Amino acid sequence: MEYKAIKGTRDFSPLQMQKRNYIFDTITKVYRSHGFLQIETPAMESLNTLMGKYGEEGDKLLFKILDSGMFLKPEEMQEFSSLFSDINDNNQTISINKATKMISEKGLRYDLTVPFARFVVNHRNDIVFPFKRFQIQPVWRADRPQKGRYREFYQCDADIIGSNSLMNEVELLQIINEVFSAFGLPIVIKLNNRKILSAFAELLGKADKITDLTVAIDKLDKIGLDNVINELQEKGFCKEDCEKISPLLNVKGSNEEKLLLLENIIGNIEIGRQGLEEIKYVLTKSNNADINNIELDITLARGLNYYTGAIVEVKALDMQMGSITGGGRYDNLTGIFGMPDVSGVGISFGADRIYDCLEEKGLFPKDIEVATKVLFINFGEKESDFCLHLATTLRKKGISCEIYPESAKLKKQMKYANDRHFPYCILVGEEEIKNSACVLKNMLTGEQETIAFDSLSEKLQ
RNA sequence: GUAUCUUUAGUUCAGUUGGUUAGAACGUCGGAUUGUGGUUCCGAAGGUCGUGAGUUCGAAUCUCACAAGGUACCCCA
Repeated sequence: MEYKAIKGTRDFSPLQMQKRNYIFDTITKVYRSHGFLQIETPAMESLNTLMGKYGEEGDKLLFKILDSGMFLKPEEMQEFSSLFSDINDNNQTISINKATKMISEKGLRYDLTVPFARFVVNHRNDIVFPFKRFQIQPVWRADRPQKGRYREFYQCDADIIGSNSLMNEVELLQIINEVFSAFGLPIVIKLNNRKILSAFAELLGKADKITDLTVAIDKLDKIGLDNVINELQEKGFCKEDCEKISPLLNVKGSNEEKLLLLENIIGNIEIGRQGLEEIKYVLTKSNNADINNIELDITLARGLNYYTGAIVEVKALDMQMGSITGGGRYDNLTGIFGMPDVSGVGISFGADRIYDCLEEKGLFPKDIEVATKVLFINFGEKESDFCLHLATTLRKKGISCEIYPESAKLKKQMKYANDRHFPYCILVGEEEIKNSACVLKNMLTGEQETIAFDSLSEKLQ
């Protein structure tokens, strides 16, 4: 095959689309029921908007778009090529960045949150705050694909911006549970707070190294405590530091027990105290709202460094799958676009990973492959003309139907009905027209009965 | 950027120390059955063995290079 979808991207068949739409529709329905309003933003954004928001690694993973219809002037051309000769020297990254800037000013969006922040800043005068928006669109990352990881995938975001209230966190947790219970997928919600992680850094007197600290801690369940400590030491944390925090990382038990321990260690650091209060509030309110699958996980860090408060991740139980939903609070994301002091909190469902989970567990609804309810068998011109009217009547009643376009052999038409998973076939031949009736065949049971035209739509409701 | 595996029919795969005409299952198409599909039976079509070079009398099989795809790191959600 010479022509195929490029690495990390996929075509979606009709059946796959029905399954995907089931996911999107379920999430959309829950979002709407909580008063979120839908927006969309363009697939591409200015590199100014995208660069520097996701850390150094994120910049590398941005898909950049080559400028079209633009030509470099001769002197620029010279500079451009000289940048490539520099690439062999030490300042590689700088040269590549410069060269990129000369020929590319746009990129594909990397997530939905940063474009949303730009959206909020651009439309601040038209937006009613607190603004609850949802957005379901693809994002692109130039990552090496592997299991549960694609170069083009959909995120389903919901954010509340312009409100500091922790009620928003609770609402998002509710949404998570509503969505996954609709899917029938058992999950655990992992909750943490960036302020607690900041307190760790402060406890060690190394507030500036918070990123190194969180990146290392995040790996705990993957590489184990010893390796985390090794990594920390490589990043410049000393042995005493590690000894101070290792009991924190090792903590097991109920949320209450963890909180108690945290209280003792970081309770007298201002930012730690704040973090603990926030977590307690969210846990208590969630409990009142019958959310009881939250696990306080102080090793949860999350890579994106714009988070400042609550951070949350969802894992499917008993599955080898990365997190299927993530989110958190960011106090100043719009600040980078010139609109400071607006706090937001949001979550994002990873539709493609959820798809993989539902597929693996066989949780898609049984009738998902039913696209159209009725097929009219075509017996010839006179008969199909007649079916045209019947079909219009059924569609007006909200019953989807189609007429087989040719008067092919019955076997062929029935096979089509079967392959396309029509639940019903209607046969209208000469005899039936004469009697103002038709044969309705149930394709699941194989049973068929003769029904008057008048009572057809009622029967199919 | 690092490591590792894979590539044979539309799909999933088999293919012996290198030996004649490269096989199976499923799918597709036709027939058994011209007003009845999903079961069954019969038949057919479908392959530059990823690409290129090398070794050999002879390569799907051995060697090398390249390409594409997967998986695990790094990283990320």
